[in-house]
Amino acid sequence: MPTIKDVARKADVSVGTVSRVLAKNDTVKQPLKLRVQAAMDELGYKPNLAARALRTNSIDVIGLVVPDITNPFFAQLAKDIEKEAASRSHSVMLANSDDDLETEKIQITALLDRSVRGVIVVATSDSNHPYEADVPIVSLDRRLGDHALVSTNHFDGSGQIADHLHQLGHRRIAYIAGPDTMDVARRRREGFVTRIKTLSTPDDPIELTIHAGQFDYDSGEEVCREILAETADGGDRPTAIAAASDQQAIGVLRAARDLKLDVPGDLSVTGFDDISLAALVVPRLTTIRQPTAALARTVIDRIFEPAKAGGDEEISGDLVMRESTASL
Amino acid sequence: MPTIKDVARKADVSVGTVSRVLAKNDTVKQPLKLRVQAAMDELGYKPNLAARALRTNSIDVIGLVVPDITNPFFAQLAKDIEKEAASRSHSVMLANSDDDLETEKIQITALLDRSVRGVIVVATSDSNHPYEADVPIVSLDRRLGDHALVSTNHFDGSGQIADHLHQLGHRRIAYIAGPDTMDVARRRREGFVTRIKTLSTPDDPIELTIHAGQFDYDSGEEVCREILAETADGGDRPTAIAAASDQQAIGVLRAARDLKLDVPGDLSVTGFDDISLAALVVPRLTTIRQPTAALARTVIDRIFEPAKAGGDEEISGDLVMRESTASL
DNA sequence: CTGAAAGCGCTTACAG
DNA sequence: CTGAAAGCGCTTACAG
Repeated sequence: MPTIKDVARKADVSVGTVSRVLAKNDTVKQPLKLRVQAAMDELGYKPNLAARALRTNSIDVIGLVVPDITNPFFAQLAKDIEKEAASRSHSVMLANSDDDLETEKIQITALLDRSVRGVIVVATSDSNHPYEADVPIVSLDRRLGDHALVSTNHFDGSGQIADHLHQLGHRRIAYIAGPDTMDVARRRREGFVTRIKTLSTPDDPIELTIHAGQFDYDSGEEVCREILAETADGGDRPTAIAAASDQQAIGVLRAARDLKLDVPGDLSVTGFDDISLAALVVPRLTTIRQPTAALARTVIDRIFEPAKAGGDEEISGDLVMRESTASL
Repeated sequence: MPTIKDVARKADVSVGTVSRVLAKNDTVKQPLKLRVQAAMDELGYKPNLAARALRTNSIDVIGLVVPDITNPFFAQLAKDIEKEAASRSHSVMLANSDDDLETEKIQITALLDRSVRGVIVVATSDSNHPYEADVPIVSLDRRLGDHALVSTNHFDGSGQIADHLHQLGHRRIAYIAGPDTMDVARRRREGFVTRIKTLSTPDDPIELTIHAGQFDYDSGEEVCREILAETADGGDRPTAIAAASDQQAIGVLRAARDLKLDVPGDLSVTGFDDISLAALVVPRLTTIRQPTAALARTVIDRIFEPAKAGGDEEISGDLVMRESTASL
């Protein structure tokens, strides 16, 4: 591997000059610059990034820690972040925390030790430990300690779902919430409830029931069965079930099928997230698409310009209307 | 940040000695070693990895490039690789090639420029460009150029499926293949066909038809419709359809449902891969689980001990029997 | 505008 | 077994 020294010798200049053209420092005059570039091309010179890192105390790498990369939402986020980082010629170092606080800590520390440019973390559910570092640490989707959070506007997204169901004529609606310990779950529930309250009038009231659940598939199925069992005899079965996550919604779909309820004929169902599975199930799921590309762009901006960073930032998702909802 | 110099001063030894205890070089005598360790603890010393990298010309990082991290199989692979790397205190740098040859090249080169310890690549479909580097490059799942390949034993896996269907009594079987341009697809098809040929006897013959398709969901649905349309009138409809991928198989499930065929009552269906979706569809899919953890371990071994590496290595998957297959 | 030189924080022959 | 010193390949004040 040729070094900067070889290039300098070949171009008959000092290493400082070579370094300056490398840094796109336009203090180097045209003829010299050309000579240096020719020498670099000829030798196939590539800067040694470790040496540069040692000098500048920073490398063109961004750390990303997620609870579990096999979660489709996090995978999509990782992909968008990698693309965004690449467009600024940075690489990304990936780490899984397995949703474990201790592992998360180890991973973040390891990343920091490598003097990355900054680290993005989707925190474990119960994470609240703040980290100190001389590079930006920003939380994504789920807050880490007291670090600024970039996330989807869950409140607004749920509101969009409420609007959608209301427009379709639904007036008896069940909402399956996520775990109350999670901020995301609370925001989604609050957004839904708030919007429904606004839409409900004495003349045209909406009956809303809230049901506690987990974010996963099985929980959706189970809670749906409970809801339908309670209302099996009467005609007071909800005409729509809004789930706090796509996985729950898919569980609902499954329960409905087992109970011979047609979706959306007998029951409208909505999710949240727009995981890839949402478009594959039968019927395809109406849901809120999380703006992963915008989230990625924003969070990377935070890394590069921490100064401009205000506090938290929420980005609205889009309603994706598919086949699991219909008008009454 | 304290440096090795600070530690040396505090412990009243030379920096060389500190470096030696850091390297777990047991030439340092006990009392000195203890003094040094105490000093490190007290100062909260952490080695500067960039400096180390500059000296040793290698960092504790492994590069991984996949076509698309949102593909659930690659995500699982990435997770297992990250875990395996972490157990050897290495981090992993992730890159997506978007299944694009040019992007793949850029990503691999970028990784190499960072003087990683080695790079693992799941090649783009039509990749055949070999790379030169002074660190190991090994291909995983899909071959890159002429680099050694670690992969699932697709031939054997398909054979297991064939055995399974045969044992259940199926004698009229349709196989939906993947694209013939892909090695994986060919291996799977060959494994299936070979095994069926062995099982088929003049007394107890098996009718096997092969149908060309893509690996994706839509292709499975489409090809299944064709198969069933061709045999709609006669009683010569296959009793089992083996798909070359889970996604295809899920497409098959969907087509079967639309055509009012009960799975597995009227038709047994099998996939390959065991993506997480396979256990979520109705009915849950019988398939071959790819041994991702073993693949990860093997491929990381190759990075660390390239000398021991022979040529390619194939690892067998396991048959996962679920609800989409039944005896006739 | 360019060169000479110091120095980033380590590792590792080389002495002793 | 330990220390003194060179050097990895860069960047960046400091002169001129």
